[in-house]
Amino acid sequence: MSVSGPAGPRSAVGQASLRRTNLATVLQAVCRSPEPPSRADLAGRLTITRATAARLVDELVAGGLLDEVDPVVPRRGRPARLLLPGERIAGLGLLAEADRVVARVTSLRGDLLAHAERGVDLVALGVSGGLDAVRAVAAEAVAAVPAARLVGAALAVPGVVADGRTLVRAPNLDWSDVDLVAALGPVAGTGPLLEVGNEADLAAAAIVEQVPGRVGPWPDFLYVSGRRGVGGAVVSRGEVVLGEHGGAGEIGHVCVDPAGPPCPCGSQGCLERYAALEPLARAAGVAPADLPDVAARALAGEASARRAVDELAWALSVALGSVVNVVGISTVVLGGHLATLAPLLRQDLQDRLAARVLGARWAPVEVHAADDSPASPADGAARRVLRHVVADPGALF
Amino acid sequence: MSVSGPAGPRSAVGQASLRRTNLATVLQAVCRSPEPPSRADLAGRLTITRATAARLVDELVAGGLLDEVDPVVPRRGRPARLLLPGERIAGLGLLAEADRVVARVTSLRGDLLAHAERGVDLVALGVSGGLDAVRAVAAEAVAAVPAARLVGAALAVPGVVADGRTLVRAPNLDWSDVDLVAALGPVAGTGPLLEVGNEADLAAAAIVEQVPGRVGPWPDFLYVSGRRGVGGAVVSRGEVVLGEHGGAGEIGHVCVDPAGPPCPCGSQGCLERYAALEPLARAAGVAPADLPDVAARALAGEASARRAVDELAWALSVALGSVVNVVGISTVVLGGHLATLAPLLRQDLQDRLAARVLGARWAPVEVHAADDSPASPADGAARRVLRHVVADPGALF
DNA sequence: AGAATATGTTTGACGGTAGAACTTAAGAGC
DNA sequence: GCTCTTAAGTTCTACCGTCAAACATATTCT
Repeated sequence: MSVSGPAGPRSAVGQASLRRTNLATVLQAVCRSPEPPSRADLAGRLTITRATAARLVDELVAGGLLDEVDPVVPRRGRPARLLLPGERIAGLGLLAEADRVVARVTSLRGDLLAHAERGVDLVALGVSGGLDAVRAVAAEAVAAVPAARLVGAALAVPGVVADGRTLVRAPNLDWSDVDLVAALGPVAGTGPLLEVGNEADLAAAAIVEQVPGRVGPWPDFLYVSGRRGVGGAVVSRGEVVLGEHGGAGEIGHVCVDPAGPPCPCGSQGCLERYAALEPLARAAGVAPADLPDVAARALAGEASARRAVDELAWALSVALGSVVNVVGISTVVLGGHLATLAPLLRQDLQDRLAARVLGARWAPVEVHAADDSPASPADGAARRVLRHVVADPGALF
Repeated sequence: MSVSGPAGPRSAVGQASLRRTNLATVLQAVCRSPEPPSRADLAGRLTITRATAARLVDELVAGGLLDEVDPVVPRRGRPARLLLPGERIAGLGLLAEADRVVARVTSLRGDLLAHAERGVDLVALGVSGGLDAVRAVAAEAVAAVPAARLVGAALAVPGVVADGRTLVRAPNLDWSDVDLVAALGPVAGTGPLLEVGNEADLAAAAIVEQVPGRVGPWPDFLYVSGRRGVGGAVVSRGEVVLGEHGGAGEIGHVCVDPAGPPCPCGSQGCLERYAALEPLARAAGVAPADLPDVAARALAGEASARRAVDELAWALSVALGSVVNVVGISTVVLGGHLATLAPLLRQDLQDRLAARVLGARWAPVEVHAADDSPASPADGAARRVLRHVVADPGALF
């Protein structure tokens, strides 16, 4: 048995809780499985009897959390009834950014069921009007999938979120100290928000689990995403690290040079001053919108572009080297415009990190590019909703 | 129910596991309780029936994991039989440093039962001779408490430990790539080591739980300990963060200034180059052994001492500011010689961090001094052993 | 001494999983 | 086309742990 920490359960468990736990275990096993398993498969993997596996599966099927399908490839013996995560169970993920609102409905099976998007100026609209826009886009997405059973909604915002509900400060939105769960209220028939999260944290959550309940190739990584600013997240053991109050992951404000350029955050020489879109484009001598050009120009050998990429790699290596030394995670995933530049950066950054990271000799730092999209935070938010289902399907009965 | 992550149990649980879980829950509740609880107290707190609580308690008492004591203050009603963690259940904590070996036996109740120490030159002795010394000191401590039931041993070393057993590199010991669990073998009748850990990580573990199973005032903190080098640990939700391979917590090698003095680690401007004993003493113009003088001199207004403390506060603020922004933990605990200087540093460091930390406005960073001793890592190692007991007491039956 | 009060114990009921025998539905071989 | 083999799923009983409620016990308060 693994040693779990001192944060043990505050209350003991009876048989009811045992069944609930096992329902979750079975659902998780189905979600995790790359191929749809049968009841007998589950019994074998979870070391329970076929009788018990069948009992639990039947209950999940009755609740719509699992779907039964017939096998396609014939085999000897009685054919199995294969199990898939319920395709009608779905979560609503919302994203509010400065210039647009996105709503996405994702099924427990990992399929995108609906997408709605609207360009709006949330700065001009303010909190009240902005949340009206969020409600409207959410309703649009939900209306597109009347058959889905929505189990909840979560919202991604570009700012620091405390305790999973209060937006403390979103510089680009110019919103501050809003309890978004209370302010938004029930959303499109899914009840109040289950969670409010930072944009980058939720984008990272979408990378962790491409499919609900199935952790992808990187259970531990540092996510660094560049856009207007530089956001990030620390993912450890398949979990986004939120910190004491939810303010973790601000990799953009790791100090690269204490004598560096001043940052609006009040500090000096933050990574964001080197890696955000605007300083980067300026260093390369292009307009921010033309950033993809930098890659081409650098490859073509243009000096200013090459210098800009070099300095970016340097700044990233100083900041990430420090972070890797502290959190002991040796996979870095670049997102946003940093993903665009990743082909140019990767090798250089890895080499620099090898020199800066204490444990690089036996655990070399690997740099990867995320295939994230502008809608990733919304997907991550939807994934967060479905996480509740996978963690405790019994709550839906 | 709280949402646990996707790292769910690989196998479902039956009633046997249910009982085992509940045994752990009861023992944890007793350990956590500041006052010894009765069976009825436990039933109330854990929301189980008195019948079940009694059943579980009886089993733990029979196994020696709980002791019964009579209440001292009389109360109305039938007097309760109060429960304490078993005083004869004990863990052996070992510490191997460059110039000495320490062994400490700690009871489940948190009492120090035995201490043995020997000054030896582990660099000169090498791995084989050094481990002989460790075995000898361990035997000495164990012999002092014949009544104790030792449930295992753990070892703290001043270096990077991978996967809880292999010492990858200990600069001050000049040991490398040793599987210490295999190399040390069974220790003083307690069987092979349950765990090998980094010195600073284990010192932090001792701070987390002053008493086994009871998390102290800081469930989340950054530990920074200065001595020959600068070690550290990240503690999150009562757990020391080990990282992917066990190499986390190297706060000493966070970059303070990319143009700073070169560090033996191969990087430049690491925190260790500012905050370790030797550079600090040199900056203050004293011999390393006279460091406590620096505090007195700085208080007396001596310029070089004041400058040294100022620069230390600056370097710590740059490094810790970055770390706090990433891990979202707003308590810093200083150990080693940094604890000695804490009275001078505290306010200045807090003020500087307030300016550097993004979330400082709603979650101010607090700096504290640890009351750690040179033997703390050994205590932490012993605590680690007892953790296994608290996590799964059923394993001892 | 008796009432009040709270702890701890006993008893039977309930619920969930384990184990083993049984049923079902296919392919394989003749 | 029949039987044999294989494997999935189902049924039934046994076992075990917790729950609920009544009971016994040991003290203080009146």
